[in-house]
Amino acid sequence: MTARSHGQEVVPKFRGPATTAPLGVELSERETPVHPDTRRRAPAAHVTLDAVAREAGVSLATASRALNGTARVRDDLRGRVRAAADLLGYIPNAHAQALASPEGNRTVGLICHDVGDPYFAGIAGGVMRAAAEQDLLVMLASTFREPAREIAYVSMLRAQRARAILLIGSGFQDRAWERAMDAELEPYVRAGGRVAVVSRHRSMRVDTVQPENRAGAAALAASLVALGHREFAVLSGPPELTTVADRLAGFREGLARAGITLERVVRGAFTREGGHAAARQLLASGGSRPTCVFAVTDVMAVGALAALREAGVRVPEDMSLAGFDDIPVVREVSPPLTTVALPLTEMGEQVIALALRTPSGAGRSRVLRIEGNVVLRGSTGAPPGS
Amino acid sequence: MTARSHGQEVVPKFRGPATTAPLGVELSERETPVHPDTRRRAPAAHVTLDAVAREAGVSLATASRALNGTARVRDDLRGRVRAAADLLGYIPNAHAQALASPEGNRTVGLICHDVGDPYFAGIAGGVMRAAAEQDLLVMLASTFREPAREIAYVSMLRAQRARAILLIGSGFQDRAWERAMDAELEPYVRAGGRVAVVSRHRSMRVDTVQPENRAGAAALAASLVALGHREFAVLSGPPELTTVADRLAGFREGLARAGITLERVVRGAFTREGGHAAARQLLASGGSRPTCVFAVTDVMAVGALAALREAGVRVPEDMSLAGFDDIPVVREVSPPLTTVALPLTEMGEQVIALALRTPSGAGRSRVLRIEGNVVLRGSTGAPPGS
DNA sequence: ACCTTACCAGAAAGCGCTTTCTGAAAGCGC
DNA sequence: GCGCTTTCAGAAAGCGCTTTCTGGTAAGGT
Repeated sequence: MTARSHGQEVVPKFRGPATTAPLGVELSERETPVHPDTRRRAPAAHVTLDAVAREAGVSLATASRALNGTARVRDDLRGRVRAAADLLGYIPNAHAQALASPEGNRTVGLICHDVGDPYFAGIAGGVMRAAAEQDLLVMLASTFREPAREIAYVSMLRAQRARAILLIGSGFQDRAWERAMDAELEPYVRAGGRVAVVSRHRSMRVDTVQPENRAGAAALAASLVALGHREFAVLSGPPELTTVADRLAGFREGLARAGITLERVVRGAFTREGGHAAARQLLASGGSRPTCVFAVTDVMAVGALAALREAGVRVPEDMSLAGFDDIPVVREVSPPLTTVALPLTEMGEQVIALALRTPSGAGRSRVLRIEGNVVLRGSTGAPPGS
Repeated sequence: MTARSHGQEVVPKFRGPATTAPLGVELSERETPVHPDTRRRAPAAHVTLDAVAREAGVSLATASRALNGTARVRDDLRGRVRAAADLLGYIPNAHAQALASPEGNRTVGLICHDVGDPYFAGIAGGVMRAAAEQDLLVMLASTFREPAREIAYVSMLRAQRARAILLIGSGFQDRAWERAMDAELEPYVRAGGRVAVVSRHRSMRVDTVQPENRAGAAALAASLVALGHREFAVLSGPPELTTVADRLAGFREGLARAGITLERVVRGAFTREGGHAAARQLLASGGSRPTCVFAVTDVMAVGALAALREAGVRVPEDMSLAGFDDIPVVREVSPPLTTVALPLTEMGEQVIALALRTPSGAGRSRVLRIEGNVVLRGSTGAPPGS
């Protein structure tokens, strides 16, 4: 046997070309030396509580009580059990515990569209931090914006008997999917499951962390008007999402208070590229050019900023640009983007706190309204001709 | 009872002030109407397979086989079982399944420092996508860079009997913690557990996805030299991390090939702020100013770019700046950053694939080397006086 | 000294499922 | 038509743990 051979092979499947150039990948093998003093015991599949009890010379029940502190156990016995447990390297089987105990397990489920999106990453960070403090494990599910996957995940999380299911982000355009989701969630909630959502208007009443999209956008509009702008355009997302609808409506409202009508709304996907494309479309369309553009999310605004730069439009000299959310990247671009700041981390902490407080089905659900703050940065200024 | 009251109260605890300004938060309640046609059955704690079997008039065993397709079941019986299952809204108990079946459960554990960091988010995205394809649930653990938490998570994931444990990112400076980690991991691996890591040099031999930090940094150095630079500085991270050490060594190596000695190395934390502080420190220190700066990660480079701008240093006219990793934000800043691109998503996909292939303890571990590509962007140019 | 009370260890009954094992019924060749 | 294999449903044995329930022993009251 050529066990020592340092075989090398090119990895067979490598999905998709690299972002910028083909990249080499190389696979090599190496032997695993067995650490001498770790060879204490035969590596039985898993050390069970039974083995620990036997080693300590006590009963299964006593071992369980000693390890969990569920009931008084004589000190010497407890000592023996503890010693046996770490001699054997005992790790309890969470599945068995979950099955045997009415307490269930210590996990929560978090469903979002894409962990890669900074908006979700921010909220997820808050959830993770809060979960860590309570010794909860988070099962993360990325739907990649496919409704079917979202529903599948709810049912997987139900199967896992997660303590709570958290949904982050706007629902889907398709009402049919929303209905299917409700059908999936409803029995869960009725059976005592906890559900909480961020920014999602649902037919089912569940605990909600709801950014004040409308008020935030209205306040932003007011600030923009105060800078002297009169001609606006909005880079909008899928109009069926309440987040989009609310921000758009709020912006309109804010303008209306100043007697201004919103001239143009361009629709785009909810991504950087969507914002980029929408901005290009706006520039390509004829008519008088707006002096100020509001993109309904920062992610879109970042794309729009790139598009404006590519088109030679200076921000804010030729055109002002504002977003919504205050994701970290907006401070790094130049000019930094004016936006409506949402406390993403706190929202994450709040949504899990909300979910864990009491069962969702307890007759009433809570709505935690989060106010956004207009943050004026370099991307907005006085309109060109002033 | 004033069940209809729309009680409002300010949420009691709200950790930390908002990022930019105090924000109002408002809590309100609302009643949950019971949807009429969903009231089919009493919401027993959970529908069990036993109930399904009884409803279908078959035995437990048959119900199990019918639902899982583990063995042939007469068509009519299978039909009855399926019908009963979704009439009752049966969801299998994953814990019971995991306990009863040698297959174990369908979850993997992913441990990283911080989901909020774009580098991790990128890799995590790849892991999530691959996991989704295989119907695996990912248990995400953020250590927030606390070694104790990392070890605690390994043991939680062991308890959950995760199919694999994935560790992303460099290990800790403190050798004692590394040893503790190994002690935690070792019995797991010996018991057939699968472990794979990204970018982590460990005493224990586990499957590894290893970016070619050294070669990448050397190639970057060569490109920079080719632009005409002769005086360099490096914004480095904690030197105990192999990632840092390798990139630094590689960069030195690349320079050495051109007969250039690295003038200055400034150490900073592995964050945006670390990069910012390191850049300030570099500017503050006397002596001749380097014409080109390499930050060992893009996150640090982004911070450095901000610091340079604040100090009135033009990039790349006065000073060139380059990073490593190619996280999304480096394309959005201006000028966009030159960097060594790593295929983060693919790395995530590969690490989970590696872990799932065969048990880690099978005598040999594999190392998948990932080559980075130098991507020249606007942040680098010819040195000032040329 | 006798009986009650308190304390605590062990036996055993599940938790909800998978999977052998057993056996009944049906299909086949002779 | 008889024994053979084949097909497939049901009984039952766990998986590893928690948690009653039971019972033995020591302490306290009279």
